[in-house]
Amino acid sequence: MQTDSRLPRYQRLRDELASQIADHRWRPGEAIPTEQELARIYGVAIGTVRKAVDQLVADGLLERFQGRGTFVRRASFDASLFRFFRFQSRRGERRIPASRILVREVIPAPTAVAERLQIEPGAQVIRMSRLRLIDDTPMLAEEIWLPYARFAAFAVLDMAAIGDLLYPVYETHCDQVIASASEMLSVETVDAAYARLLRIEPGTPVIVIERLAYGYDRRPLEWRRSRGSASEFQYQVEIH
Amino acid sequence: MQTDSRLPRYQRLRDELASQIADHRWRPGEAIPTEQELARIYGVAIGTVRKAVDQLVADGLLERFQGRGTFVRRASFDASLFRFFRFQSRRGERRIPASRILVREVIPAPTAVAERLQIEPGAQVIRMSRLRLIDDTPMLAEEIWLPYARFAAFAVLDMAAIGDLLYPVYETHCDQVIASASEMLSVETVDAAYARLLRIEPGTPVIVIERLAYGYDRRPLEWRRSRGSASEFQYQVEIH
DNA sequence: AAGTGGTCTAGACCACTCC
DNA sequence: GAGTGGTCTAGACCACTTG
Repeated sequence: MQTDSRLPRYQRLRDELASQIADHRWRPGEAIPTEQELARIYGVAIGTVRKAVDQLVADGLLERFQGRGTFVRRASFDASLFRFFRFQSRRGERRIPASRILVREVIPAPTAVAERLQIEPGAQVIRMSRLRLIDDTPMLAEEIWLPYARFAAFAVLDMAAIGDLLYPVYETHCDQVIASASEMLSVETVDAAYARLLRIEPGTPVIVIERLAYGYDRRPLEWRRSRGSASEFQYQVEIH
Repeated sequence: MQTDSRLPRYQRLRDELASQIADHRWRPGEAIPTEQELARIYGVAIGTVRKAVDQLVADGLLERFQGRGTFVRRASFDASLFRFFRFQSRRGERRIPASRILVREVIPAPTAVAERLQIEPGAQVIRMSRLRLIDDTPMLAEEIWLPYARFAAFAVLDMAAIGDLLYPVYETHCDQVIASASEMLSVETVDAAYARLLRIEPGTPVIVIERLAYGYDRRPLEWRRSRGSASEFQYQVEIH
């Protein structure tokens, strides 16, 4: 814990543990040392350890089980879907849409993309075009941008190895975990190209969802823009 | 703290304090007893008091200030607006829209309303129709439903005493505090009546926002449905 | 200077899990 | 029975606010 900048000990310990988790010192699902041990190792009282671990549990990095131990949380692939998937059919269905990647290329970042991903203008990015379907009917057309520096492994990944969900792939192959996101909704009339993809009439309204997704270090990791027929969908939000 | 059902003390203390806050034992903005005093009054250690208060702060019922004390959180009239106001103009403006109440009446609840507000079908409700304007231009047309049993005072309130924001009025005049909400977005083509209200062409797309708002006891307090021209607005969400 | 919440300690005992 | 996290205690000192 060299970061001795007069922060409270439990915060320094939390940061220390968080960075070790990020560095995969323990595998997901593996137990970290007991509170007793952590207290001894870092030379603090057990109550201080508990406060640090409390925060990491609240942040979703750790899981505690009385009598068993404290474990690095494994990415809950099921839960992570509906956490970020707020689009649903008018009849309330929220099935996992199938995914078809149409384009994957590495190009210099357009200025708008570089700005949102907070990278140098012109730095390399991965651009994808992707279609999401339910019962073979196109529901969403997505454009996705990733900073190449962090996602280089993704650019050469066998397309067949990429399933319907991207975030688990980011995690497994690129060590990049999506922690939060900000979405912006608006309505447009659809242009010819997207009308063809979505199999709707040009000029009909579509919902546009722009999502900027962040890692635990609060740096932007992915920018995507999804379009879907406005008449077909609902979008649900909880405000706390 | 008679609720001695083997719950941890800090939870019983939290519930005890929460119910006293709900009963207005202290006014909003007023300080509750110091941690020392609470520990003495309830016969627990100060660390236990801290844990109870921690949770109430996390729930937004209390606010702590080092060196000053712990205070019952006053409805932050400014913040509460943008907390629930996610609609914004295409240029990103989030000004407080002016409000004009067009209708206020007490009627038996339609079944759909009774269902959402979890009251008996046919029970009395307050129904309002309201227009929200920026620079005298209509932006949103709202229909609002309140259970009469809890909001009786609102039904007879002088219209001039109702400002641009309703939630502070609910709080001041009806002792009802909005704690959270669930919103559902969809897109419709506007009918003739709403087209006239919003001064747009019939048949153009409008965003429809249905909001069910809950109190701290998680019971539904208000249901509203807002419509605004789809071309004019954006809607922003943070996902954590 | 007195009083507040914020941090931290060094223990104790309990509830639970696993062998 | 040994080991884990969960609760709780009874203090100490610090940082900050207020008179």
